[in-house]
Order: sequence, then C-alpha cells, then structure tokens
Amino acid sequence: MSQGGGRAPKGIDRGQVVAAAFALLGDVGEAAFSIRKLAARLAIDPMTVLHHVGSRDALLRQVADAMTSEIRLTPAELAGGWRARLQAVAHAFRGLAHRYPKVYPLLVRFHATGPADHQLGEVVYAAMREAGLSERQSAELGLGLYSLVIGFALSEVEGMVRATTPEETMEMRDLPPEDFPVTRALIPAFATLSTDATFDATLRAYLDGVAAAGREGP
Amino acid sequence: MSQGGGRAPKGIDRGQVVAAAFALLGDVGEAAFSIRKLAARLAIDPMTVLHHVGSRDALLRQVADAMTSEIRLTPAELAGGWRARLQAVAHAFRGLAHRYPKVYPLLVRFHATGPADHQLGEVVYAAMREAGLSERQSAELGLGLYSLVIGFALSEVEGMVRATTPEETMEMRDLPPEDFPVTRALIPAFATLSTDATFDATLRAYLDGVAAAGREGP
DNA sequence: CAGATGGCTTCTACGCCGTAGGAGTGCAAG
DNA sequence: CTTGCACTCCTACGGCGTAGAAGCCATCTG
Repeated sequence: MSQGGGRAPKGIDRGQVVAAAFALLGDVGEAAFSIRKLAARLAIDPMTVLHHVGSRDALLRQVADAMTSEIRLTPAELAGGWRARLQAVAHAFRGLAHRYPKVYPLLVRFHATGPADHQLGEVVYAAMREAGLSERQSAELGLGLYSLVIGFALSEVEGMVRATTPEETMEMRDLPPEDFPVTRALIPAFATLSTDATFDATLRAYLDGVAAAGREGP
Repeated sequence: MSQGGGRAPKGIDRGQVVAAAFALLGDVGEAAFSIRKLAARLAIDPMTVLHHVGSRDALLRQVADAMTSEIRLTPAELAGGWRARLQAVAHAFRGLAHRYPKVYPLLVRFHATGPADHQLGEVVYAAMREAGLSERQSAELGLGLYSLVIGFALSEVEGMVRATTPEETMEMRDLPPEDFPVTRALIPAFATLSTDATFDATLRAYLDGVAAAGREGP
C-alpha cells in the first residue's frame, strides 16, 4: 500500500531538470555530480530525472548546450571591424569559463553544433574573409581560433595559466642555472603574471598572424 | 584456509602498475577504466593496486606524467632557429595526442610540472627571447603557445577539428542563405579540410604574431 | 457513461565502482 | 628469536547509473 505508483506528480519538465543540473554542476563540479544528488535537490525520484533526460551522459550534453547558448554578441560588438568581432567572440567564450569554471570543461567534451554555434561561426568566418583570407584559409584559421580560445580558457580553468605560487617560485629557483638560464630569468615575470594580459597578448599575436596571412593573399 | 594474507607475492612495483594503467587507458578510455579492471589484467587484487598508487586519481596523474615524459626533442630539432624549435615542441605535443588519443585528455586535467616540463619550458622561453620578446612577453606568449598547442590537439582528439561528415555537410546546406552566406560558401573547404594543414596554418599564424611582437620590441 | 491508452512518477534490484579496515605472510633488522 | 615492516589479499560499505515493472492520473474512444 505504501509502495507503487506516481502519488505526487510534480509536473517537472526537461528544462527544469537541465537548469537544476547546470546549477548543481556549477556548485560541486562534474566529479561530485550525480543523478541521485540532483534528484534529491529536486525532491523527486532519480528515475524521474532519467525519464526526462535519457541518461547521465545525455544530461551533461544538454547542460553543455545550455551553457553554450548563453553566448550572445551585442549589436555594438558586431558593429566593429573584423579584429574587434573576433575579439568579442574570444571574450565571450572566456567569459563563459570565468562564470562557470566547473561546468566549462564539458564544452570541450561535448562540442556543441547547435544553431547558436552556427551563428557564431558565421561571425568568425565572415571576419576571416574580411581579413583577406581565402576560403580554405578562413576555414583553417577559423578553427584555429576556436582551438586557441577554448584551449586557453580551459587552461585557465584547470589552473595551468596563472601567476606562479610562492612554492613554485622557490622550486624554480632551485633549477640549475646552467641548464635553465631563461626559465630562471623569467621567474619575476611568472610571479606577477596577469591572466588577462596573457590572454590579450596571445590573442593579439594570433590575430596579427591572421592579418599577415590576409595581406599575403592565398 | 583458502583466505587470508599474501600467499603469492608477485613482486609488482609502482612502475609496472602505471605502465599497465597507461595501456588499459589507451585501450578503453578513461570512462571505462577502473581499478578493478586494471587489477584483473595484472592478475592481482584491486587493493594491491591501490597500495602502490595511492588512489585512482593519483594513478591517473602518474599516467599523465608518464605520457608527458615521453616527449623528447632530438638534437637535430634543437639545432634550428627559434621558429623551428617551437614547431618541434608543438609537433611533439600533437604527436602525443595522435599516439594516445584516449589518454591525452588527462594531460589537460593534470598539467604536469615535472622536470621534463621544465626542460621543454626552457626551450620554449629561450626561443621567445630569441625572437626578440621581452621577459614579460616571453612568459605570456610562451603560455599562449602551450594553450594553443594543447588546446588544438585536444580539439582534434575530441573530434572538433576534422573534415565535416556528409551529414554535417547536408545540415549546413540547409542553413538559410541570407543568414549564413559565408558558412555556406565554406562548405567545400570544410568537407576537404586537412587537420595537418589546419594545424600548420594555425601555428604559423601564431608564430608570425610572435615574430611581429619581437620586431616591434617590448 | 465505462473502459482503454499512454505519460509521469516511483520502487526495487542488479552489477558496477573506489576504497577503508584488518589480517595473513615472508623478509630484514635488532 | 623477536620485532617490525612491506606487501598481498579478503571483506564490507556506501555510492553510482539504470533496467524493469508497477501505480496513478488525465485524456481519448466507444
């Protein structure tokens, strides 16, 4: 009598489940995320969650899609030159990583290919053409930009791009001077590194290269 | 009588466990990897595996370190100019991704900081200085190169950088021409994309930007 | 109106997982 | 010999994703 069927239909739909999963992932990260914890937060049965989203993997994919679709370019950002537009796209991705550091890695695993993606793609590839690149070059260097931006943001999120800690600085001081002269000389630069400046410099170098390729012609 | 202690010391050590884990990961990928499967392959108890490596996470870290330490630059590669040396480093990372596509993602999660890493770093940062960059620029654009190369290889491994499939090509053809003129024009370029050429073009653009920054001075 | 259909929810159970705790074994040091 | 320690294994715990089946309900069909 106490067991059996759906005694209390909560009227939950897929959107709410994905939104709650997004929030939980943002709180605890993927490793500590589970269908059962999500169900507890929603005060429903784990199997109800699965009924709406299919599987854990499919749910993560939908969360990644939801995150990607948050990227929006303002008309002001779309009004600038090709360099400004590519910078806007780059900063949009990086902003996502900063806002959702624990969810961002899903973007790489489930590279979305939705309509939002195509809209961004159009912006990127049009900018490349405007920079003077051939169609082939536009495709190649457009994908290169995606890799660069997504890879950089991921590196930041994973802690690979940041100022060195005092412990790391001490460790670098212990490197033999005859084998690591340059690394040791750069210790102050690493200790005071700004991730913003590093991103800007990296992106600038790449866009300079794109401009050069455009000038040379195909 | 049949239960109890170490009846058959196999003399397994940490190196063998890590090597076997590397192989198993390469076969089945991280999602299907487990301590218990690894133990079965080694014909030992799962707890023996844990005794040697500490935890699943620590084991994955050690596998990532083992993979990273496979990177070696030949004297011939080290003899070229700064551009050639940076290209050698880039191709070394990408080669790792191609050789161990299922293990490579661990590189990003457990960014190693061992001695092998510092040796590569010295090569990278020395090349940057040789290109005419300031110390700060060398640190920034050196990290940028790492992000670019690791991010590109990861994108390749995850399937984000590759020629489009016939299905994807058809999907792109269905995009409204008025909203996606450039994307549609690039369909043939995407369908015949070469990942090697894309990597070379992307790296070339970045190195051109580095060269330009070096020419301008700090 | 009664009866059937099908979607939503829940319960139970299965086979995995990582790993804590403890116990047995053999070797080296005292 | 005794002590200690490194190594191995067993058992067990709590958690996981999810397959299968069953109850409840709104809606449709006759």
